[in-house]
Amino acid sequence: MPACDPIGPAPTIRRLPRYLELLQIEQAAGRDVISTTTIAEMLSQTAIQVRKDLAITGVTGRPRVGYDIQELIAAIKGFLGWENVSDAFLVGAGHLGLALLGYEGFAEHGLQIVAAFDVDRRKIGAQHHKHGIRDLATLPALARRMHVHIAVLTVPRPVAQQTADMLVAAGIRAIWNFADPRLQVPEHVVVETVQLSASLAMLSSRLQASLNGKGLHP
Amino acid sequence: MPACDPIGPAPTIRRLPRYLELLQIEQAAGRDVISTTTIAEMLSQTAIQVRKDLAITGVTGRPRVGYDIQELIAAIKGFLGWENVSDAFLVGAGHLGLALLGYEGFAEHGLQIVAAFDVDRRKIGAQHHKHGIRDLATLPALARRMHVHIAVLTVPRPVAQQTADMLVAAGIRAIWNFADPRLQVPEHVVVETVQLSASLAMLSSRLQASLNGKGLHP
DNA sequence: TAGATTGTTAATCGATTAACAATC
DNA sequence: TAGATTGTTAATCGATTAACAATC
Repeated sequence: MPACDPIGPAPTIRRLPRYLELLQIEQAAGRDVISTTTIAEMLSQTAIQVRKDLAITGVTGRPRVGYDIQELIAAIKGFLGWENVSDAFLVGAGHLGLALLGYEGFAEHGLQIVAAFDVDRRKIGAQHHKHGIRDLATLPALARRMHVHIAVLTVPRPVAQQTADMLVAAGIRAIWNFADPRLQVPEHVVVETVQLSASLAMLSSRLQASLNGKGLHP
Repeated sequence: MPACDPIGPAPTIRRLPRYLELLQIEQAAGRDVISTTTIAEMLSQTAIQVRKDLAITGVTGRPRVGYDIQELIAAIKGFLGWENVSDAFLVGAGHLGLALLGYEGFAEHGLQIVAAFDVDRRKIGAQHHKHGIRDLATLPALARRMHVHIAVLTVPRPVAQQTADMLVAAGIRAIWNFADPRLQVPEHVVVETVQLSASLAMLSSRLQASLNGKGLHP
């Protein structure tokens, strides 16, 4: 039995937050329905792709009219599990960790960081963005007490695997991994890895192609 | 004439940094050659994919032996334009911007942030991670003087487009965009967008599938 | 030599795009 | 009604995987 049967194509799932955001803006502007043509135009995509993407939510539109915005918003939130904000732990209070701690926008995306942890005695106890940094050793007990099963992992790479092992042992079921792309976890745990270096590789290679192709000097 | 003729498949380019890192570790360990079988095993991929990926660098291996590590490292760096570190400007000294400013590892990935900018008078002049925050108005002159053509955009979303327009006018040719996925730029400018919400959508949806499928309680 | 490994060519797989009947 | 829009089914495109001859 595989850990996570994908409920839909990854590219589609990755586009859902953009649809959600647009729909919320349109709803706030007082609109009730919207067509895939309109959505596509606003997001610089094709209408066909929008329709295919929205289909995985199960919502059906009405020909000549479009989709009910409220219904779509509810369906996308439901699909992503963003109807209720989930509590999460931040593990690793370095530069990146504290930046994520300070970002208030995650609540819009179903995530609320409720506590931050580190092993560094100099950091433990300090306040950052309304959160006290706690001793990592206290995480397991707190995870069980607060029923938290999501962790944001922003520790240094050399300790990433051992920290992840500890999180899994503490009952964590999902790790948003900024620490190490090689992370290994048991089947029942979900890992989503963010690799900034991959994104940077895309930027660099295309910039180089652009500069070489057209020349830097006018 | 399209702006950036892709030099290779995006998935391949995104995997190159992982190969590069592994190769550098192996080189430091004193190895001279490596086979795709070995690489694949260490990165939990298939050997065939590794071979296909490495092929875009133009390096050829020797049957029964493998690839020359030093040659591969040079070829990947060359392909990505990471042989020499490129100077970059950080635009937007918020939480995320300062975190990126504090991260020392980008030099490994061909990027060096040499100055940081903001429009907020309370931030301008302050020191963060050895960098003074400068007035954004001074960017165009400095970009020309220092020949910088990469910007890391970490401003608030509402001002992202107008800031990008300004960067383009200042001669910036590549934008690493953390600010707004809808950014529009002229053809000769490369944009690479990092969308944390897309990654979060992957995590959430798979966690939900995992919890629903197998049950949270044992 | 024998056998592991490369590199190329073909097959498969999955996502995007196109075509078009159904429908309000 | 006419025509815009949906939703499904087919075609295309691109990446991954497989097969296999070449080679050191």
